[in-house]
Amino acid sequence: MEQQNNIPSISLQAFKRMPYYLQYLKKLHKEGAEVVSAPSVAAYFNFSEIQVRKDFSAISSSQGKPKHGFEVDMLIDDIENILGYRNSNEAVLVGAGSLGRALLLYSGFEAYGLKIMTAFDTNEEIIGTKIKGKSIFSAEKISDLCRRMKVHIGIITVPAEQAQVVCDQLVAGGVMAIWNFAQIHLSVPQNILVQNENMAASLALLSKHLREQIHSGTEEAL
Amino acid sequence: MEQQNNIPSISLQAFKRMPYYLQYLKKLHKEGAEVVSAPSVAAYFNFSEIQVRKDFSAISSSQGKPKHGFEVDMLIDDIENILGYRNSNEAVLVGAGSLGRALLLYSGFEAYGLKIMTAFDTNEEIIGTKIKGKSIFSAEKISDLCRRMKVHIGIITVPAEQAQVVCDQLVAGGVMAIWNFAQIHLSVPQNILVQNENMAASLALLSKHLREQIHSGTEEAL
DNA sequence: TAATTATCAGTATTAAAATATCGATAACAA
DNA sequence: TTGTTATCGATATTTTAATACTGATAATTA
Repeated sequence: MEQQNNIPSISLQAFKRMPYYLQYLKKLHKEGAEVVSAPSVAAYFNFSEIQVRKDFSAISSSQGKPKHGFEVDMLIDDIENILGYRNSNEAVLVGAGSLGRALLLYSGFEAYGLKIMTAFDTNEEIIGTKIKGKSIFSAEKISDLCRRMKVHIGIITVPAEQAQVVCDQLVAGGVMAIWNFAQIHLSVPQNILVQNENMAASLALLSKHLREQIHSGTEEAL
Repeated sequence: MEQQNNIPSISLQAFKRMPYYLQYLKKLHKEGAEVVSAPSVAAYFNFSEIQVRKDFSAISSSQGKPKHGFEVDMLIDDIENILGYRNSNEAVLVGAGSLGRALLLYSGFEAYGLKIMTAFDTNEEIIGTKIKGKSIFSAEKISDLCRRMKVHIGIITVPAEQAQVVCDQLVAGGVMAIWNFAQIHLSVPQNILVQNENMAASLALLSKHLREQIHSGTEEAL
């Protein structure tokens, strides 16, 4: 797969760090800072200075200046570009249960360019109702409505057992990228992206840390 | 840092794959399967056969058998052990806004050993009310209550500007692991773990994929 | 019982990411 | 004006994760 002309080559890991840089750079910008150096950013995030410089040079259209650093507003511009916060993406959500409901109510996504248009569910009781102004339709209509609305992002918040069926319907409806909150692997055609929000892994990491802390506190060796 | 005796050495990436394996293995178990081979698991997940075998051998107490594979129930056991689903972890949540509310309502975490005990907020209107049986206290009481309840996990779902303050209060209350949904870097003492739920990065990856799809469709080269 | 085969385990290689090294340069101070 | 310094960019090294290779082994078949 070739390099897209407007999307510079950048490692996946670096890409994931970008939202954090952006948040900090915006804060600096608000405080009136015009330039920022890699070492100072690194200190803030507990990253290595080299990593930050590499990350910046990977996305920056301009160069940094010795002894000064990088221009804050240029960086903000470049990162927003990379992250695609400029172009708003429309999405549908399937599964208006507790988690889905939560995401519908959450207003934070629009800042990142995501607009949830409508939701789907199988529960007769909530079909036809609205959450935050978004209508809830019967899950049967997924493919049809996605196609008509030309929506290309689907958010899956149904229980694991139903996730694959829902996924297939979304794909049939022309969805090209899926944000999957269900704890199950989804099979999709080649060119469809499944982005798994692996909350179980996060929880397990928290739990692992606690165990390690407790063990290192009580027992000493062995 | 030395190796904990009860936690085998395993790469971070492999650890994160474990919840997915677990879900699939449980499904197989329910269907009556007693053994499973690395190649078949790999086919299901579109992973490489070697990766799966490596992952299994990293966590498995028993060995696989040539021509047969691994024992399903042994694997389930080992993975649940690794992930810490056995020992239930108690947590508090700070920020009962839209996202926090959602997480409080979401019942899925208990399956992973996480039990949200109470929540905190600064909004006078909701302090004293309950969500899903969980009382909402004033944020002023975070440190005090965490200490008294001996809770070691804190979930942060407040706006970015307030996250660091909340984090400090949690740490002061004896919290040792933080699940951070705010889009901001948190500074903590050395032995405290911050697990960032980086939803902005997920969204950005979806958006990037869409752009690439669209570009590869319309333009051809350059 | 011997040959075949699917799978395993262990070691080696490759790829990706993070980190280190080093010379260059713009700003600042003497 | 000249030296010092903080930072930069480019290249090299190390570390970590993923993949490939090879010989061994338990089950199956001839």
